[in-house]
Amino acid sequence: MSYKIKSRIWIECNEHVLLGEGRVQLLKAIDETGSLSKAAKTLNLSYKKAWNLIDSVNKSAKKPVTINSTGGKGGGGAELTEYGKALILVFDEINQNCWEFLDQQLGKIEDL
Amino acid sequence: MSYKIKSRIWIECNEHVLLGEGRVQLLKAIDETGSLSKAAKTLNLSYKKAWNLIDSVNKSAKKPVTINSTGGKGGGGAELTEYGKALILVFDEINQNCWEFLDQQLGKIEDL
DNA sequence: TATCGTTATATCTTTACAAATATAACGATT
DNA sequence: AATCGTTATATTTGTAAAGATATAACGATA
Repeated sequence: MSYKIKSRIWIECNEHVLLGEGRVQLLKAIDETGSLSKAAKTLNLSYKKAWNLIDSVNKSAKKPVTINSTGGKGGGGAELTEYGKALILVFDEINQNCWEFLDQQLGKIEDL
Repeated sequence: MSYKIKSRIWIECNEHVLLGEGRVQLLKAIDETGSLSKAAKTLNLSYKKAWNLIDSVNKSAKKPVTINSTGGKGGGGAELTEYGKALILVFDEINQNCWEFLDQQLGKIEDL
């Protein structure tokens, strides 16, 4: 069996984590469901954890990533800003590029 | 303050972790001290944890990474094999290349 | 065969983090 | 003003990882 190089990347701002793979996944689920609680449910994580993540995302980012509304029709909801949508697209792109880059480097290990 | 992209890479073999930053640091300390217990002490981690790490490294690698000797003059010791030395060199090289690659990608986020 | 400092291993304790639970606040709609 | 499903928040409980402690095994040396 041969070696594999794995990686995790994340974006920080002011020493605080803004985006990682888990947060991106959560943002995508919010985009699909229109609600933080539904997004948490589909990802099988507690509402509290999901809320903490989104709170941290919005506190770390330079511009709002989600708009959360409380009360009103349907009880409220959450949706991504245009900035948020752009962020997850770029994150995925960089992450994929990183994987491809690391795959290229794999030979250096197997040839030892 | 501006964004930063951070990363962790690690090498796996058969779904088991072979090398990560912590393990590389430990291997370097073994190389410098000639002993697993001394290496653990300098890195401020318990001997048990250090031993578990090295055990996992050697079980995951295709060829031995350290030679551990018990008993004898000085009580024994641990040293890196040539393969182990080569591995940590290559790991550091790939890791640094990855950082540089990610730094190049940073503009895509800042320009949003 | 007694000594030494190391590797090897088991067991218990503590602690930090995740999970579960409960409840308050919100505001458009009726 | 009563209702609804959501966001927001505090408090408690459970669990797994980390840490501490203890001890066995090892083998060259003297």
